[in-house]
Amino acid sequence: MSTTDKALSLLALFSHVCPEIGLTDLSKQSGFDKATTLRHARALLRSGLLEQNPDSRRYRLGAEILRLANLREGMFPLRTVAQPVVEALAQITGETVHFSARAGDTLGTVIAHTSAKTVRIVVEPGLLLPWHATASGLAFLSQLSSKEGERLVELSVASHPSLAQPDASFVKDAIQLASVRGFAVCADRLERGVAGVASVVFDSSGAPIGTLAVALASAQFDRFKEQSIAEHVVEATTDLSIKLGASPQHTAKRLRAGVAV
Amino acid sequence: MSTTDKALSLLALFSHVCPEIGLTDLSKQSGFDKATTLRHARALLRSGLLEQNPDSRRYRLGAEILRLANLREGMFPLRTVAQPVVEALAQITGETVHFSARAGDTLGTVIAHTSAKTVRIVVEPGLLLPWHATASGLAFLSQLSSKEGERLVELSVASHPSLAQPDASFVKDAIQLASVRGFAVCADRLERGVAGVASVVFDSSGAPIGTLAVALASAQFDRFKEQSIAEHVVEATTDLSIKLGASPQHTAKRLRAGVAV
DNA sequence: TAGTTTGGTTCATTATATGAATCGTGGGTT
DNA sequence: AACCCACGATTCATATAATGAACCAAACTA
Repeated sequence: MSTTDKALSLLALFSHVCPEIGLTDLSKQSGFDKATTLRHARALLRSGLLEQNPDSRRYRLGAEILRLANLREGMFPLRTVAQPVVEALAQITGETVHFSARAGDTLGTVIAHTSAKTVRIVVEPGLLLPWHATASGLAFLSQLSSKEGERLVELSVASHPSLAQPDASFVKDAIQLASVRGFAVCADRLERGVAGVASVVFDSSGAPIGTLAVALASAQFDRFKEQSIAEHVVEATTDLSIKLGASPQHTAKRLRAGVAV
Repeated sequence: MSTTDKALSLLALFSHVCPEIGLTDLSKQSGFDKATTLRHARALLRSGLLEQNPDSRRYRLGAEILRLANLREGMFPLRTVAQPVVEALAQITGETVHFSARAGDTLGTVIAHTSAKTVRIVVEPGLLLPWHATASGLAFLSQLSSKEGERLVELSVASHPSLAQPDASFVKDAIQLASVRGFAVCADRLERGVAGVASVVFDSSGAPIGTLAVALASAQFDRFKEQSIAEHVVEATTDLSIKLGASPQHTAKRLRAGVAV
């Protein structure tokens, strides 16, 4: 693990429940020495990736991130293109829909549209999804080599110690099923009571870049609903992939068996 | 300069004219050895801040940036709040308007709204603004200690070797004038033919966080226009600062003399 | 006012970053 | 089709930077 990796790992500590973190907490949560943490934080401060609340001196994500996001969106308008697709899928299914993208060794939610139902699943944008315990993660894994998939699952299991360890075969079976059906299903794993259906989005070079997922209360989830939601999810991912420049044939081939299994 | 600083400095090489960069170019532009550059790039790859075009193997800004941007926007909705203010200012003035935020030692454009005029100034979001050669930079400097201002100007001059060096007194005088008037004006510095009028935005703790600026063709710029645009810019920055939670009195005091000088 | 927590600093120790030389390969040219 | 060149990527001895236990000052708490 390089020095830069350590410094950048501080960024992963911020979340919607923890948007501002002091030096001591930063040090405790990251496991680094306080002096080391300070130096890392200062490097991130200099680059603008973090900034410091002038009152509390606590750290928060910096404005440079917004600039970089604009820059990226200008050249590769992932957000802009995915937003309407997410909304359309939310409209059709009436459930919470989120679009997540792979970033390095993690899968992070980029867009989330919460349903208006009484029992609603709230997905905060910016949420990191474990590879082995979400429909999105499992769907994505089905498009990777088993070697890389195993590496990611290992990382994911290690960084989510609170989750029940998956049976040796669960992940393998889920991936196998997903690669046959073109979508993955996952219920009561990351959180009890939540079920998800997800399928993979490809970019213009045919590489998997993210997932579209529908999340709903598992109490309201059954085989009939699975069937109908999966159809819409697969359709939406195909649509989004094509809008991102992927070839329709390729996308169809990757998600080949469709929902008719 | 720490290792992390070096690695993160690679991010600053990306721009709207250069959205994808290969290893060799990355190495040349950063001045690091190719092997070193590769290791830095790989660290950024692991964190998701960069990603690699699977076809060309060139590097581009990664999807993690979008996730972090959402996270930040959720806790401190700078973009969301500033967007309508930028648009209102663009509407009133009929000129190009941009909102830029300080990030570490740089000033970067977060939102840009291009005018619909025949002679239009196009500001790309993500553009880095030199402190010493833009209205935004000079306005912001007028709210910093002279020690910090000098440090930033030095950095800025060093990283924009193509710009004409400012006279010893130009920056000092411009800052002095800006601190009296509450807005800064800068014409034909960063680019010949472009004039700008900018004023500073404050956050809820009273610290300066960015600037609103109007950019127009310097050929269409005169003292009368300066007066009318400055009034609108100052009004817009006050409005935005208050929407961000700044106290009206404080903001007014900081921009005290208003436009009536 | 005494105690406790927080952000921040120091310096000897140790681990990591660095870059010249090198390799393999895919794209472009003749 | 054969060539070359430029590019991405790797190696390993060397040099440089990261590390953390102890320490300090200031702000908050009781």
